[in-house]
Amino acid sequence: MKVQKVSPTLYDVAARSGVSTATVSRCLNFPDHVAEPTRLRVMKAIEDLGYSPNFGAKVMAARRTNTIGAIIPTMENAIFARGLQAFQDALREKGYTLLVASSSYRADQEEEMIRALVARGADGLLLIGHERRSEIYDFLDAQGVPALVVWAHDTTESQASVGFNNRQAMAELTRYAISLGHRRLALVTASIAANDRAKARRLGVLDAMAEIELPAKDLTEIETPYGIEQGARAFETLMTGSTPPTVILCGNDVLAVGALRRARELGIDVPGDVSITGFDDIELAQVAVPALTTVHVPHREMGKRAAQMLIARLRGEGVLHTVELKAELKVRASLGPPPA
Amino acid sequence: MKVQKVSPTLYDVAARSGVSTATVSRCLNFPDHVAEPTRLRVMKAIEDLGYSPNFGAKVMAARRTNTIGAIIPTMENAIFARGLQAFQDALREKGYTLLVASSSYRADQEEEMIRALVARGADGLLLIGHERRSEIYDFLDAQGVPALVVWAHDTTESQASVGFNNRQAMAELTRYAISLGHRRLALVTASIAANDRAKARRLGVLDAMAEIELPAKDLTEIETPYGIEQGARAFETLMTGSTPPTVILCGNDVLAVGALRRARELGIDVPGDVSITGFDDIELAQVAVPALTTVHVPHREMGKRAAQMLIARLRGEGVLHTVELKAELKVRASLGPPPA
DNA sequence: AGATTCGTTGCAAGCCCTTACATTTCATTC
DNA sequence: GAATGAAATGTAAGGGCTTGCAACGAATCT
Repeated sequence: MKVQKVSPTLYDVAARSGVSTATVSRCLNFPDHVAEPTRLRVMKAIEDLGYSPNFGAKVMAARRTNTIGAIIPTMENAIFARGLQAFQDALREKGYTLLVASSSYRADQEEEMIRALVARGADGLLLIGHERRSEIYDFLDAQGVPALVVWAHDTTESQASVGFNNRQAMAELTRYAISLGHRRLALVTASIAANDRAKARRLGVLDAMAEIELPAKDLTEIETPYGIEQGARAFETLMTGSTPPTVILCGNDVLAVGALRRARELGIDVPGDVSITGFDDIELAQVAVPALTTVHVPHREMGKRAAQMLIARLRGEGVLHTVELKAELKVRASLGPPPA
Repeated sequence: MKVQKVSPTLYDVAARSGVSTATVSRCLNFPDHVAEPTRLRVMKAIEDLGYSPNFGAKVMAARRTNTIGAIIPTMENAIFARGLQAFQDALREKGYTLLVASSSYRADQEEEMIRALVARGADGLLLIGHERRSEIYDFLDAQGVPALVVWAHDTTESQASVGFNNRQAMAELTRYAISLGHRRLALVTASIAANDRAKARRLGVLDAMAEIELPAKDLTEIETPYGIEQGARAFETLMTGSTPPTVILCGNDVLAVGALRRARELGIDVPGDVSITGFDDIELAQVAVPALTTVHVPHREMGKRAAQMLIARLRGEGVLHTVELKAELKVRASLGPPPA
């Protein structure tokens, strides 16, 4: 007959080591508040019993989970992975655990995941971009869950963020393309709705065009869902139009890589016949042929800083504030002067 | 003066709607066990109060978290992302939440993360590959946490798994290369230690060679850490040796893409001068130039099946058993006959 | 010597749900 | 109209940990 296995509790440990449960708890959470010999005795008992604290009880008593949630638009590609990995590493160091969920670039799903993570006791949240219904922020506020926005920097937003200026970076890239002589520009962007990064990048293009008084209507725009294939289709549509552009600015590297691929398939030379640029500087960008001109996003730095700030806030050692990082132009082979 | 905000509890809801806490709890967990009018009244109270259940208390009382943990070697690239996304989608549907951690391909970190996830109350675990210390399995067993292995299929292992036969798939790929006339083979593999997939793939190569009585020592092998740059270096080393191979079999797509890149940089034609193959069939493989011949891993199917089985097990509606999926050869441009 | 401080440790009150079991309600049936 | 049983609801016992406060002895100060 098998004996029903019951995990040992704090009481068991306390009994075995001849101290109170309070002392055992302190051994685990504030080792330096306990005298050395006592601690050793308790640790021995913990070891002997194979004790491991009950998560639920701990959460309930401490009113915190040491868990931080992050909701990213997608796990399917590396755009968010690197930043998230850095975020997680920094969290782990401080004893926090990261819980990741993805929203598939859908606002409704994002809301659902935010609520789900809060319901699971996330002490804090990491969100991508500012744009979401204000009710969500109210909800987080009411629940007392601090949220930090990354991947965007916008001083007009009240939500604290660690990010870079998407608009400015895209303007810089566009300006550079213009300086090479390009005048017929096209933009292939991910869906603008509920994506303030995409929106900002688009405005950046227009900013740069305005500087040389190119009217906004001279910009051919295609809005498309996320994906390599979508980028390829957008490229084809643009190049088979009546007045194909000389440079195609893509809202992100994934779309750009799709465009590059279709260019090759169609025998269109890049950058000889048309230039293509991306945004993000994920691994794909360097591996692509030709190497992709893009904007380097400081993923790791962003993840690390976000973790530090969020933890400081949770520990009451600081507040969330907005930090701007620099996104840097990476000029590679895919961008050249327009064809003569 | 600001009033200290305290979240409403089940008692508040019960009081406001004139029922007991038990009824409120049932409204939330078993709606159909409660009479319609009562339920409506309770729901209204929940709404009015902005009540949301306390995670810790819930976990403690119910003795489960509805959370499943997954430990993957890395988040930095898409190899595991797609499968994980499918896994998560299937879990969400059934009301489970996924908690992801990464081990950086290190056994010690993996152990740490396994313990961390169990400590956080993961009801079940998803692990990549079979290889780990038996103490870990004992630990999981003692804690009563079921674990399912994916990305591998090995009937000699006792741990249940949903995966494919890495060895056989690699043998098939190698066999195909051999049938094209290749005799000078090279293998670029990720670190073999603590990676049974890499190990199995290597054996697959040897299997195919043995079939035509090519001695194992005729296989040039390079073991390297994970990464595009590492793949590139390995390629260079191989091709600058005294007898360069005619085909380079890479243990995964990332290494292969690195090799492709260096080939281009060195002006070596693929597959004219040398053929290159990968394994996994991630997005990179299709985008690479030339498109990469590889083995397609059924990521989505794997994630979905794993979720179903694990949930059935947790609900006591089934047990974990081993399922084999098919990994399929994807012949693309990077593999051709050896140079004349 | 008495007062004060400080480092340790113990006491015990929560924390907020779930659920086995008990009770009440109500529609049916005889 | 009583007996029956199912459905709806209530009662209350945990569940395992944290932490404010108190107690205590030892060390330090006056």
